[in-house]
Amino acid sequence: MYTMKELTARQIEMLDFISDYEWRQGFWPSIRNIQVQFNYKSTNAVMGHLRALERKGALERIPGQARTFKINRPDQPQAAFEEREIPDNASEVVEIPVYGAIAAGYPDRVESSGAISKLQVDIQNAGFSNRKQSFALEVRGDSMIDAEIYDGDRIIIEPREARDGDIVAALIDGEVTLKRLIQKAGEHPYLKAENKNYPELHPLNDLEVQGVAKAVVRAL
Amino acid sequence: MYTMKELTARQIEMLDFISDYEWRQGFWPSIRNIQVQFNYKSTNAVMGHLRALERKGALERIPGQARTFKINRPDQPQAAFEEREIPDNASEVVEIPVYGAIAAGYPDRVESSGAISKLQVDIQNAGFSNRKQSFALEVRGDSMIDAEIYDGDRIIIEPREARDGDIVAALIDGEVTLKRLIQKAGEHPYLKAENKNYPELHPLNDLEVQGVAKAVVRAL
DNA sequence: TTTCATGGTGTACATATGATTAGGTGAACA
DNA sequence: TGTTCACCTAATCATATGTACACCATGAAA
Repeated sequence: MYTMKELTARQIEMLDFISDYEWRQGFWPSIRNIQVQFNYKSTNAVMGHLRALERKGALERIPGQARTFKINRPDQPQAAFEEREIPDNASEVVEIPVYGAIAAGYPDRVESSGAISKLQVDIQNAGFSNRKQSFALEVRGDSMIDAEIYDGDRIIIEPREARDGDIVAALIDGEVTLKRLIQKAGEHPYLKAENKNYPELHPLNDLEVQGVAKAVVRAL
Repeated sequence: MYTMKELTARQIEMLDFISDYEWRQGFWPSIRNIQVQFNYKSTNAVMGHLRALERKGALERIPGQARTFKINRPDQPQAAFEEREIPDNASEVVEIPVYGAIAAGYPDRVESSGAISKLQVDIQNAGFSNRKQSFALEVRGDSMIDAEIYDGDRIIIEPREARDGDIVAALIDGEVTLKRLIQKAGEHPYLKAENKNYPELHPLNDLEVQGVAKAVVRAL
């Protein structure tokens, strides 16, 4: 599953076991847990592979601290889903905190407005930089229905730079809204609803993108 | 956020810190990590609260093992989203492995068919029972478009008993498919597509529900 | 009053766990 | 042939970490 070709088969096997262990148990394995799994007679066999994996950037740990792993996945192993061999222990993990609601209709104050910005600061300050710090917001309103985003859906936002055409959570003149970003070269960027009954939103002053919508989640 | 009213304010605070720490850091805190957070002069202050939280069923741990927490959330704290005060450190975590593809058209063999059942066995055997063992499957076909489930969407499946009207991943006569389950009292259950161009599916022999679809995820 | 749960401080202990050093084997390679 | 490297055994060490015991204070319940 890890196509990092610089890793050896054994290293991949160990990396898989570690993340699989975390998935099954909810916490990371100890060195000796790994040792047992691979029937090693010495913990040093594990240490060697862990050092190699760290050197190659496949994982990080906190020196001296127990069970403090951090897996670095080669950014979106989901590519070419059909072409990829689906392994027995495939496990692609998503972790999303739900923070509040965002208006997909006309711009409106976020519910519990203080929370969002505050949480995003927390996210920036969060210990590890590599952890995907996406979060979810509940959608209010119908201005995105042509993009099949409905009232009550939850959108997963990844805080990052937006490109033209991205659906973004944006602060426009101090109000938070979910819209498609139109950012043509040499022109002022603006926001566009995916519903012809809504007009384009041209910012009077600020247009601050909080993050890019990556996915919609709708409960059944 | 935790409405377990039997917990004291301090215990809730600690529970929140623990899960928030796991969210931010990617691994669980040690007793002394918690001690520092609360400015305790003794680790035993933490131990007391942890004991209380364990006794009340709010969390579990592995005795003697470092950083091995397991939070027991009071099943769906998401109820009454509007009425609930959204706290500063709200964080509702979902973890979903993606296993393979399922046909939403006519019943077809699952891609990499061995994997699904095998993985589900693995899931059953997984260490902790309380961990939400949901998984995701990619949808193929258009038989559920009236339920707004499109080709390429991913559905989150929770392995559990299905009720009438649930959208389920089911084995019907040995083939896996995604359909709505119709199970009227006294009648044979069958599967119904959400697209009038598809007929109802009445099982000849087996109808085994693998899990209930809880949500749709669509990448943007 | 007594009892009990809550919420602590302080000290000490046992061990789970990460880390180190020394050495061994076999395959690849120039 | 010697060198390197992935891979492993063995024994040991240092400490991070869970746990226990003694003790104190407060407030609610029996």
